[in-house]
Amino acid sequence: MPKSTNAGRATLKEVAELAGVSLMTVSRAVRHPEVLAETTRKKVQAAIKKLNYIPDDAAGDLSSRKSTTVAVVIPSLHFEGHARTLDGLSSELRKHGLYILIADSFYSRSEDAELLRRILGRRPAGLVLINSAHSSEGVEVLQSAGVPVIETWDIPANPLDSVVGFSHAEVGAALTTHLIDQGHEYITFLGGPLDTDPRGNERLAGFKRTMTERGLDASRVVTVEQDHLTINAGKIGIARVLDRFPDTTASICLTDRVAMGAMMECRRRGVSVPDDLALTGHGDFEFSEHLVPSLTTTRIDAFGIGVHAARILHERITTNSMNDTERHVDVGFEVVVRDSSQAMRPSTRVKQRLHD
Amino acid sequence: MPKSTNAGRATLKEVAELAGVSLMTVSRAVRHPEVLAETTRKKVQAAIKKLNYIPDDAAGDLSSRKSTTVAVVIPSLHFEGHARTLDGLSSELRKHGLYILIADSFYSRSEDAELLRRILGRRPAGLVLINSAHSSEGVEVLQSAGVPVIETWDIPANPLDSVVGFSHAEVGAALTTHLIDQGHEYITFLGGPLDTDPRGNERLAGFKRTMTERGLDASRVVTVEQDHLTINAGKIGIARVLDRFPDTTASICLTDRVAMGAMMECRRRGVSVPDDLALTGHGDFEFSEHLVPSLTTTRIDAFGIGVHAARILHERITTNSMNDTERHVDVGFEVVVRDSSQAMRPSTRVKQRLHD
DNA sequence: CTGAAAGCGCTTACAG
DNA sequence: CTGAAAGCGCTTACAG
Repeated sequence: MPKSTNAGRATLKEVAELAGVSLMTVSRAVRHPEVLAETTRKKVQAAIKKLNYIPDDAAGDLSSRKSTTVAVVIPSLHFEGHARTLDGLSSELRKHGLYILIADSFYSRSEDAELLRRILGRRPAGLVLINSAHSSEGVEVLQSAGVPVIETWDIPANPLDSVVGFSHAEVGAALTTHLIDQGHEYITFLGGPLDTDPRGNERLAGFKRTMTERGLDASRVVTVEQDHLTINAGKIGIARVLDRFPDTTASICLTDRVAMGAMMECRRRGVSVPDDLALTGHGDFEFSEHLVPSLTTTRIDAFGIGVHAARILHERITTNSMNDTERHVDVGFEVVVRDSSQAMRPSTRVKQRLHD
Repeated sequence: MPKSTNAGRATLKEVAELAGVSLMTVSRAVRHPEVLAETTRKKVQAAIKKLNYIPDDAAGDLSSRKSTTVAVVIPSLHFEGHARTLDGLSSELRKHGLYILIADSFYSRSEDAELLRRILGRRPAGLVLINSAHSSEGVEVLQSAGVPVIETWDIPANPLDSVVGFSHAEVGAALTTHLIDQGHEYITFLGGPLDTDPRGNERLAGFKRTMTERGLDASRVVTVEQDHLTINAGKIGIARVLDRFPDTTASICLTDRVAMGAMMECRRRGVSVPDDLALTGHGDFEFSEHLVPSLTTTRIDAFGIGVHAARILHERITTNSMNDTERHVDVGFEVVVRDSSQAMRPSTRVKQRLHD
């Protein structure tokens, strides 16, 4: 039996033969044992056990024209929030007998349509997108997918279909407001490459909008070219902030990783956080509350995003309706104020500025 | 077309009809276009494009008796090393057109056989286990799975099949040796619940063995009851270490998370690391090198474990042989010495002890 | 309560 | 270079 994946695996037919019943009866013994006569059921179950029979779900799906698989498109698991969403998704989906198929990262934008096609070749019952930036060809593929598509971790301006996320612009605005309320005026935004990160850009937009509304200088922005926003990017970035905007009293870091790097670099340079420089992050990573000083950040219910997405998916798959299920869920976020952004002490530096 | 997952999706047959050829010709156009006459090929490709045809891989698998799916059994993605292994696995498997099916965490040990059976129902070409602790029933299921099984992140005493991992006992021994070589004698091991973590136990065993070999007290062990070894567990744990073994000059923490918690708690208490207390972790998390002081730890090539496992799997699937492929790979680890365990200064405390 | 027929979407192996 | 037949492992829908 070379090449056969089914090597050694018992089939419905073999069980039926051993038990001396028809295929249908075995099928029923597996799925609706209660409809069988007890004697029959026992006979069949014994055969199943003896042969170690495990039904082939893919064959079942094909035959019954349904799908027990959900595809998750995720760029990488480098970000712990995304991993937690996957956990949430998985823990909820398994209740409904749905499996998760991973369609990982797009290395290049141009590849994404091809990868989406490949994953659709598995006939998933639905698609969950963790990162929703797609080429126009990718969008086309998704739109003609014929199955529910759920975008997460964002509230896109033009949703493809269902959405479970939060507003990144609001995140940027909320952190900025918090810092301004703490008495800061010279706030610098520390981010990554603007062209490849729509969500980071949204947070930046929230920062700019708020600064402008409050009559402050919204142009204080520093970026680090690294694609992955690592802790190291934060170290480099904060050095640049201190260099280009030495009067900065608070810096909004794109993520907690970046903020941690910034904090460590500050320590090395003898810049005191938050007295000399207040810092905020985004994402509430596990380490954030444990840093000294603990990090002010925004908390997202990452696991909940997964659970929510799973529920919407299940609802839409079973009812197969485009009806008024809550198809757009804003899970919101929470600003977690910690020591890294405590109210400034009334130092001379600040006072001077207030009278500039 | 209610309930049909295939809603709207074109099928081989429809393409064939539109193109005016047989099913086989369409099948060839998809898989071996080069064997077709150019006119035919173009005609078919036009039809494929027009109908937006995407072949159903599951049907193809069924028909050709092969599998393009690999199941990954992973407890949760809470540990970044495991997530990186998944990334490595995925990036390598996709080269061979293999998809990853996630079989997540066993909530209870008793469930594991059932979950393994369920995942085998998808007829995966192979199984990758990230966490290899299984009930005896689970082991039975795996042994009769009929497909390659790869255990990772460990070198079990009784491997089920293939293995890609490293020795946790050696990790424990290496860190202990390092600390002893730095002049430490009063070393305390800080770990988690011993009964649910075989790997942690192995590291502990390595610690004990080494301490004993060097004529030191191997009984200095403190545990925290938490199941998940969080940063917080480290905080609690180090307090306990300081309380129960106040003469400790170095502590081996089960993971980098635990070590980070320990470090933060030390800072809070005014215990200087490494001067008053040296600290080591395990896993080389992203934050570890950025802590102040930077954390001594062991580095594992997590991504590489995934790549390796994928290669073995692919090799075994395609050759379908149990031959002398390297079926047991020890990827080793590296002790990364950083500031948290620098050589002790010749303080009086130590000298006194040396003459105890 | 149980079964024989037809078919899910595709591929293998064989013809021509 | 192209096609008709049989079948992968299962389920649906219909009989009895």
